[in-house]
Amino acid sequence: MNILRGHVEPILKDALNSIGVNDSNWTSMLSPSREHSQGDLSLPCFPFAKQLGKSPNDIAEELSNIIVPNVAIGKINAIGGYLNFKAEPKWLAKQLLSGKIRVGDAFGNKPHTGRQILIEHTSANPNGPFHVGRARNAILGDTLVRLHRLLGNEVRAEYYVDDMGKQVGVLAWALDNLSKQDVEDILQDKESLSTKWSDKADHTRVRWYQAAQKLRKDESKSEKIEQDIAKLVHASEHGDESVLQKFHDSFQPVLDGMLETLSRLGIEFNQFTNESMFVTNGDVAKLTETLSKLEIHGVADNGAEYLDLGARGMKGKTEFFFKRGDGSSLYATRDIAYHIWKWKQCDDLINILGEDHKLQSKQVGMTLQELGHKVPEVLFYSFIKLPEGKMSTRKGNVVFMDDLLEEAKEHASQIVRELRTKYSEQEVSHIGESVGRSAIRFNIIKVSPDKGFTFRWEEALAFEAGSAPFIMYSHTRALSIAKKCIDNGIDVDEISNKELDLDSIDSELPDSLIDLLRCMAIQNDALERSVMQCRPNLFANQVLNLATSFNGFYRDCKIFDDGNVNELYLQVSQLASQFLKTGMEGLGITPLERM
RNA sequence: GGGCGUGUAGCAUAGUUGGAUAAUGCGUCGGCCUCCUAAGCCGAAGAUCGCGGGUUCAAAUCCUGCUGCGCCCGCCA
Repeated sequence: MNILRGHVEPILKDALNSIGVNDSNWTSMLSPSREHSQGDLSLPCFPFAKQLGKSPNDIAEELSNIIVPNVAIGKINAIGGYLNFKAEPKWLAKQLLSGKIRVGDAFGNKPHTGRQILIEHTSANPNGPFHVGRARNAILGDTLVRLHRLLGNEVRAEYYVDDMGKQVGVLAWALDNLSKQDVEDILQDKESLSTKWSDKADHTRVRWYQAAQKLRKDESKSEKIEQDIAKLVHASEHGDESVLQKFHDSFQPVLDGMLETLSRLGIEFNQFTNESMFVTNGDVAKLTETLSKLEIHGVADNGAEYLDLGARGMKGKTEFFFKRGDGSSLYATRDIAYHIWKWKQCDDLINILGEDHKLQSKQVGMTLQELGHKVPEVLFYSFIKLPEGKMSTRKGNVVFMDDLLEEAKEHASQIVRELRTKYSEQEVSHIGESVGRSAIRFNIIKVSPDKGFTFRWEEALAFEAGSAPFIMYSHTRALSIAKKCIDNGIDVDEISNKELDLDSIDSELPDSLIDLLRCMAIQNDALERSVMQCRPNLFANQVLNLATSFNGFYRDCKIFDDGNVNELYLQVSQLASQFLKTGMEGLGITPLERM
């Protein structure tokens, strides 16, 4: 609890000095209390024991006797070698209700930190529909974008489009050379296209891609096809405008389909950058020239060039090739050019990548360093697999995001229909869509990115405690209270803005109200930590805790009772709904009026 | 073989810079709707934090060995 820290540190410093502790190592030891019931900030006194020749218990006890609580500190106690500080509830309430603690707003007016962050995420090759395996990147990336914005950073979300090379080459070749009938004949043993998505180009065109991939494995035909594709790829890598245009026309409808899916998940981009740009504008040529002059540069027998990163401490495979024998560039080379370009446009650079890109990313980072550039921050995530094993389009072992979204919406709508029989079908649909989308996102962000993730339908569609709908539900409860007050002729806005004299309240505040205050007071701490550590799950956890605290408050603190409004409770409830709302925006969960 | 990551109740996970009685959800068992939305709340049972060693006043957390799982080790992307 950082807002309390400022009030504790000065007096703690004096107290420690007076008993003979003069260094300042203790500031990092003062940390959020593990035992919530004991305090908000705690200082373990064990390290002082040897220095002072007293038991940790006695030291904590002594300190608690010396320190005189101030307005912010409610209670000080010494237990088991810990010195605990508890924020004074009414002080906490005043801080929060006076608006001194920024609630945060991901999309509206908020203080700017002035930092420009460029986050590149998703960047999936545009050759087929978005499946759940790819979704972890997009959802983590977009959540990070939102969290940075909530913190006040200026963020550009960027999609790097692979518009050249083999994958698009295959797609372009197939569209040029295969008829619809050819494709269906080739794929006759495969499941046919779901009629539901027959108008979506990512679903339709991927069949051409799959058909071509199958033909390429057929030995009688593959040689000619490989030659044709190689010709296209080669041309694209040398910046051939007409081939690049052909590629563009092939993949753009697919990309549009994928973006439609992403948009449904609440994911949008500020900019799309084509990989080919760095070939056509000469950046790659300049780069390879520079790399060729580096000290750690080497040349293979056939003229291919590499850097020996082993000379800079790289373990394992140390040769990093940036130029082929035929002189053309490689994906990683273009990625380096892309990074140099990106660095000119931001203060911080973050990439979201699958764990399979770790080596590649390390090579790019070390090369950037060798060239005197900064190394980007990278968030790696482990793959999503299905209970049946690895996700594979080839084996038909995939879950398409479009299908998951539909399923989640239908499932949510069904629940609404059962629970709220009076809602119109239009409202049911709106709630279903919002709940489905939010639940899918939350299901993925709440777990740590570096842990493996197994996609299970039951879990994706579980809308109970620990899910997005649970958070959404708490939020609508708060709105529904406010609505009830308004319906009873109470001016909620006026009460919300009123300055209450909390000191005139004689009684203690209820525990669950205090819990809620404490939870709100650490919201920004959690946000900062989540952003700093590049781990959205930390903030997801905070918002979940906030919703739980709100439910406790809701249970114990009656706001509108017997025609009377408890003004403090109403203010707290209104504030909590703001905290919940901005927290949800940060996570990409859609706040609803009612559900 | 080498490199990187990971292993926490039946299942899925959280756990801050090492710090108190390891937290949450699902599932199981038992309660709560004449009371602002029960997608909720309260309670119970359930853990050798993969295994061994080490560092430390203190280890799920740091170091080391072993082991299971994942990813990578292309002049592919």
